[in-house]
Amino acid sequence: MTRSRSWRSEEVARNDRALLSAAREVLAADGAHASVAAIAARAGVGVGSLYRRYRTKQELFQRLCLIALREYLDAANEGLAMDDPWEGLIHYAMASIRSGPGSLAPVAGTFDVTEEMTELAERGDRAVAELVARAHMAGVLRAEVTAVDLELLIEQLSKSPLQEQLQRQGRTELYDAALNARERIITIALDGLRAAPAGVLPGQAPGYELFTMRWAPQEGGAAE
Amino acid sequence: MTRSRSWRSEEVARNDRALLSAAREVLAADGAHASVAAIAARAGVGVGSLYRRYRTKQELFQRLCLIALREYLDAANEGLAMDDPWEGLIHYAMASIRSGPGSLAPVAGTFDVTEEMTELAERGDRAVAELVARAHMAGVLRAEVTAVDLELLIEQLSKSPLQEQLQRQGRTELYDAALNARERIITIALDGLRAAPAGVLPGQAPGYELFTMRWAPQEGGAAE
DNA sequence: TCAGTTGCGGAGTGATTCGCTCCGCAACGA
DNA sequence: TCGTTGCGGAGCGAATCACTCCGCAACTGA
Repeated sequence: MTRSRSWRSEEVARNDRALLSAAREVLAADGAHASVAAIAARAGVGVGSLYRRYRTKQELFQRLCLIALREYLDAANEGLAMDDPWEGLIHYAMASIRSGPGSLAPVAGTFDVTEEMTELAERGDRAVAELVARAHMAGVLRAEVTAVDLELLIEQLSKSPLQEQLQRQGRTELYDAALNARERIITIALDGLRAAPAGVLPGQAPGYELFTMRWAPQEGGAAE
Repeated sequence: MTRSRSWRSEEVARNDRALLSAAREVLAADGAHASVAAIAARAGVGVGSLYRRYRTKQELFQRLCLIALREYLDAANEGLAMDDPWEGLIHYAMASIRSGPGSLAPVAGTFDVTEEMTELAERGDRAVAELVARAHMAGVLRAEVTAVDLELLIEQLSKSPLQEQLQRQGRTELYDAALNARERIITIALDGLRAAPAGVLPGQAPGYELFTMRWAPQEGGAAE
């Protein structure tokens, strides 16, 4: 394909970046059934190049997960660094929705979780808990909302069914409109977190196991 | 399997209902890659029984889509029948999230759309537009929110990534907790629709083509 | 009691798609 | 010009797909 200019390490690094971002896109679009061929094609490289850098599909996903966890932690810390509790919370939520582990959910349980990953996740969870506590203290966050509510809401907003389908059908001309529409929806949904005279939330606060459960290695097999 | 009691038409009808609800569940869980074997297994019948009732996989999905569209229209009309504009809107949204065409999005474009389906969709869209207009008139709905915003938000909330994964991993013991957590998230997100002193929505209102686009038959094939 | 009928479950089938390997080749340095 | 390096993608065995077909159980009429 594009073979020109200088070479060696430069193109290697570029291919690696292209592979990672392509993997994230394809994973978001095709879910658990994302194929290595699709990832390589979207990155504009051959499958051979993919397998030279990652020995297996799982290894690529593992690396992807690590990166997402780092971004997740960074987003939370950036939010904590902001003065306004509400702005900080929303900053974290927005960043997490865009790059978060939400799109990785389909492959959760298909590879081993390294110690580094669990540690990053725990540090992130602590930061988010602090973010939530601070917002509660300031009275800007709806009183009943817990950190798990927030995380699950973020996960719910992470996927973009509209954009996925647009991409699958190749309707690139509507992509900008879809992006805009998504921003609006996210804004609406996150505004529901504000402290307001609205009604109460149904049921009781969910436990953390709903969030940690999925990363346990899967042995049982099919459902039913 | 369960073969007892009286018989004939009774069991036939029961199997049909089981098939339809199983198809919806599997479609929601596995997306576009839902297999007939999985649907039949979840319904507790053999694949033979499935193919005796529906000549092809597409025919089953078509029927499923028709039913969802009917429920969609019914939900909108029920909402219009309620006196309180806000209550009516939320009633529609809740019902549509639960049974709506959102979970059918993955298979959109894979089968022909009958006239009956387009007519039902149009009548539903008109009813929703009226629902939105009424809520705006009463001043209970955030001013900038359009019918498309509402529909897209509903679609976003239709999927339940958490429950999907729970089901895939066979963790039935957490199912109730996940259901409860989902109710909370939906309540939060829908509360963002309320007229409130919150900020403005980003960008401009999305056009209807974002919603109708997907049902066009797909000829191009893969993306990129 | 016993053919005849009906709808059932699921093994079997060819086609397709998967993750992954391997090889010929193009772009460099010397 | 030759050796080296990393590339793209054809090809492979395994797995999975939508769909067919058949032996059998549950029921009916005589």
